[in-house]
Amino acid sequence: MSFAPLDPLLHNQLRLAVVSLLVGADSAEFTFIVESTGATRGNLSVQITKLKEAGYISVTKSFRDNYPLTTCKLTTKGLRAFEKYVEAIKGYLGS
Amino acid sequence: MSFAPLDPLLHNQLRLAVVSLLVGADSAEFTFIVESTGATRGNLSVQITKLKEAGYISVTKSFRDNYPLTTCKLTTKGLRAFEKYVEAIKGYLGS
DNA sequence: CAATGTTGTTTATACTATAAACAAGTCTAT
DNA sequence: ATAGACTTGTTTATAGTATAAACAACATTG
Repeated sequence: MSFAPLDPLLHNQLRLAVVSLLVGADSAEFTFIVESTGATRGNLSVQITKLKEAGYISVTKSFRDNYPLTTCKLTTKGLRAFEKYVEAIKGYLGS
Repeated sequence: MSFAPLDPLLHNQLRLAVVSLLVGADSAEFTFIVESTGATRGNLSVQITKLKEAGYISVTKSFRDNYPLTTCKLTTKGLRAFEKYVEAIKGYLGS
């Protein structure tokens, strides 16, 4: 029963979902994340930017079939932060 | 990999800590919660009120040794919400 | 009775989350 | 070739949230 602080960047439904996806997926496209999470593109764009600025993910912009393609990848820092968050929140969830 | 919605009332560090405490403690005093969580009294007061208004906890005000004594207790509704939250967030935390 | 302490609430403010509005380009059909 | 609809993503306006400082009401202590 410790109540360790919860990384505010990860303690957000959409950002946590994004990172969670990336933990198991190695990389994911913007539209795939929109579909997987049900988020709006606007909201996702904002949260992607925050995760990127924190160094939790890297973002690659390219084109595919002439359309913009944004690809996200978890960084080592992001993975570590996620693992720490998981351990921390477990302390809140009881047995 | 479902990303079920996370009850916004519980998806907050302090409120989650309060409910988590109460799950294992049957009832807890205001000052005990302040000490256990490290929260300020002001913040705790606000969050207690929110949990109470949601029907997640009940709050009893009395006196002990002439001083105000605020005691919190988890309701059935609060317990159910917590259990649901735990299941939901597990979907974000991976294996 | 003045000063300090206890318990909790109100409220001011900064921060955050979210979706609507926008931008920049592409495709389709006429 | 141009209008209109579509795709992909960003900016921004606004409502909502979190937090601690200020406050209130009373008790104790000296």
